Amino acid sequence: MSSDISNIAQYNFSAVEEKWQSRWKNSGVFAANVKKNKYYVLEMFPYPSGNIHMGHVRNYVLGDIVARYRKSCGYSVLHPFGWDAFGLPAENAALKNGLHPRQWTESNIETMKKQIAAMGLSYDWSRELSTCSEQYYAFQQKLFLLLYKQGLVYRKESEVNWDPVDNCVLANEQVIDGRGWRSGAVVEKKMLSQWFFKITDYAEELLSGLDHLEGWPEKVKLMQRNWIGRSEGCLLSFSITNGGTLDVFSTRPETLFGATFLAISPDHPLAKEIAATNSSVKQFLEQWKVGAVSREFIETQTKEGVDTGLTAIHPFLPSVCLPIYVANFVLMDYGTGAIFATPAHDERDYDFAVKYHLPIKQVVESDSDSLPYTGEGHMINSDFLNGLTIAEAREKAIERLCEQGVGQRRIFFRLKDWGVSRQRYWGCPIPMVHCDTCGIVPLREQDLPVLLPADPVFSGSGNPLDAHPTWKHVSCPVCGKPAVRETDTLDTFVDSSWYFLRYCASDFNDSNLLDKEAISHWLPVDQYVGGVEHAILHLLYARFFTKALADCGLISVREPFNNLLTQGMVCKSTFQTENGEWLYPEQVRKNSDGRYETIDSHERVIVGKSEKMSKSKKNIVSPDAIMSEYGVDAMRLFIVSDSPPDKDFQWNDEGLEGCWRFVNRVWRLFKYASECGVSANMAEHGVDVKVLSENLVAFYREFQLIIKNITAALQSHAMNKMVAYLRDAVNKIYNELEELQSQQSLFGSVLGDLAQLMAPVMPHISEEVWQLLGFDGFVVEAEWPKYDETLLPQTQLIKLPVQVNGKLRGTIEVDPALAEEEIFTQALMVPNVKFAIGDKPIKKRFFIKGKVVNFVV
RNA sequence: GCCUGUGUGGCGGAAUGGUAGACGCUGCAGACUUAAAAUCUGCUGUCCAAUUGGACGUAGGGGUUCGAGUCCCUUCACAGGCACCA
Repeated sequence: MSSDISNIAQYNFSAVEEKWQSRWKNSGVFAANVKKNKYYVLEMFPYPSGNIHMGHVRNYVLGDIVARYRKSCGYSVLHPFGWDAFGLPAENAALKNGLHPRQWTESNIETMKKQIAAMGLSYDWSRELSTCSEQYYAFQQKLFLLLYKQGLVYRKESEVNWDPVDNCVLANEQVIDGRGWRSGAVVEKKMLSQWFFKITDYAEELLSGLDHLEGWPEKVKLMQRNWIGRSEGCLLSFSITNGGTLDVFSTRPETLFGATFLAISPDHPLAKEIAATNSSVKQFLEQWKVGAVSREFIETQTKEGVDTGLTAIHPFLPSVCLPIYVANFVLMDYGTGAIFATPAHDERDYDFAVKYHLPIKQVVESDSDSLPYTGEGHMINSDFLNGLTIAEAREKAIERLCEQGVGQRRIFFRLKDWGVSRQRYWGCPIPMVHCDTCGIVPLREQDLPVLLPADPVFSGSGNPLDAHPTWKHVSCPVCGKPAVRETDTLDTFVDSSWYFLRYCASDFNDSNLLDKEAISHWLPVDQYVGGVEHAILHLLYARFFTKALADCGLISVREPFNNLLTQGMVCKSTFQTENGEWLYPEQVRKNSDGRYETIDSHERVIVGKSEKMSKSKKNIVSPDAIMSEYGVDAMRLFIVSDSPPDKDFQWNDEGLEGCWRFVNRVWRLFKYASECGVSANMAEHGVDVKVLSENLVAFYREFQLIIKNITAALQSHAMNKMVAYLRDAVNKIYNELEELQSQQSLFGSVLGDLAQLMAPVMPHISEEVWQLLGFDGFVVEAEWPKYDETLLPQTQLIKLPVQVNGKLRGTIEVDPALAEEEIFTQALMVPNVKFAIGDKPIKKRFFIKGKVVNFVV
């Protein structure tokens, strides 16, 4: 029979989705097995905030496409999922609703898990983890102690933003205009003893390791390089005129002859020392303390300082004494917190010198007169360095300083140690004890785990762990006397620094959560997918953890993520009233004159540019709503179809409609074919090109090219191109529909390939049509289609553009094996080419094989 | 301020230095239908000829090349990262 393709009933996505999701689940097809040819696909795990959003959808769909494609290619795939479940929002919710953070978190996980399960993602759910589970954080405490033994954990006084009303430490992001985000109190700078990880021990390796991460975007590597901020230079020691020395770091020791003053940070110990006897310095430091709290304040600061009255001796010019200033632009946490200033060749030094009327001495020759000059040149006014280039002079200056015993080569990093203490309840307790007799001591293995008390009280001020009546009181693991627990918990970035190791464990209930053998099998992660907002901190911390745990002997890899795909944001246009109030799309309509207005009050509406979806801007689209209206496959298709994964994605409802139309177009095609009697059996006979019409041969060749293109697009994560080629394939089949009916083995074979090609992005409908035509097993387990290289269009007659003076004048169709001379002859016969050349002589002619013919006249 | 990207139709976006605009959206037309929707089939960068064709065209200006969206220089715009880093 031959039914009418346009009469086929609409695709019933909900029945099909339910069917295949339950079959996948029951068959355990996505369980990861330790076999040769492993492939580890990982998406950054989410914080369980309550609902998944389109950003999650994009992230997980991208990862799922990779996982499913690799599985089809015969890899043994590990594709796990979990929850980054500790964190502040749970505590805020507790404060607001009186819910326990665990209750809030777990109910969010439940909701989100349903949403994620509905997306048909190929996760091995048996490995699901949650960082707030006792099992997970108990093991994290072991890791903490391990790092402690390795000397990578220490305690140090460090400056924090302190909210005096809420009695808590605030992150920089929580300080707004110098005030606490919740209390509104003026935030103070306060010294607090905090736990740190010695990430700086790995600064060099974290930096050099980037060179070998070929599968990472350059952008991310660069951001990490800048963050680590390595600078090579010279540490030199100045003698202070009336005793003592001052250490200064410089990357430009060759400009030392141009130094006209020294400057130290207001936080430098020497500044404090001087303030004791010098009232103007004291006053300056007090001003600095108050002002320095707000980040905005620091950034808009002009350069200010005060003369300490002290001077230091110039290392090369013993008779010259340089004044020492306290200056607000010198940072205590970089280098030594002190500099020598060369105003002629440094902008900051220059500004400062101009303001305080300090001398400016040029030591590098420049073409223009304008100072400061920071370019290349030869040294002047510099005694033994005169005439040398900057690089030569630098070497010589350092050599001389070393000889004099006042200098040494040094490398400084911008990277600071990682402060992990948080004065919060909802995090992993730090397994340490404060004992009056023994000091701060680690808990013993048998004292672990330190579990969070189940009954915290959230008063809105201070740390509930500290305020808890009994929890913190323990006996000292060393002397047994009464002692108190550390009440800080770990930064949640610690939780996410090793979760990818945890997934590897073969027995997920094992008490030894890091299964060394399994880890060495699965790691490194072959493809990591996530938002670019984690390009620096999370990825750096995870790399640090991997290296540190390798040095503890726990694992054998030193880099966790082989390939990294950073996806862009999901954006949508916004609507605002003229006074800036955000509007939902439902509140807005388009007028007959093309302008937008609000539906109820007819106010003028400003259509804003496309911005990242956010609740506050009222431009979010709910994945649930999309899935129930168009089904998962249409949503999955759309979220990867329009933009390359690393670019921002512009949401538009029409595009989604288009994807839904495409899903139905595919459905009709398969349904129609099946009604025409096409089946897998026929496909098995293979395609015999010899019996096909010229037209179908051409079609089949083009189809081979499409398989090739789709495969290449998948491998380079160009999902938008993959979708374009899929559509192209379907269009081409529709074009040949009539003829294909009479060539059922070709038809069946092509449709079988198509079902497989669609499967990574639209898994449900692909399984359904695969089964509909009678193919065996799951499409996700079928071997990825191969294309016939000998049939690619390039090997047959090809179209060749013919240019005259580089301008296209026609095309010829030739056998690519044809001799050059013959091709020129044919090209010259094209009427337009003849016309364009006219009677002018041909000066030169080009034939680029397989590309182009060009005549120059 | 510094660093890094990006800039292509009405829109999202394709194009190993070799036919610019694949694929989709929007729009227009035709077929089917009593009609609409859906579906199927065309067309859809601008301008001129109005069929064959021609001119212009990848943010602006310049250059290299037989040939440039692609490489180089320069200006501009936007985005992201860092932000007194010695």
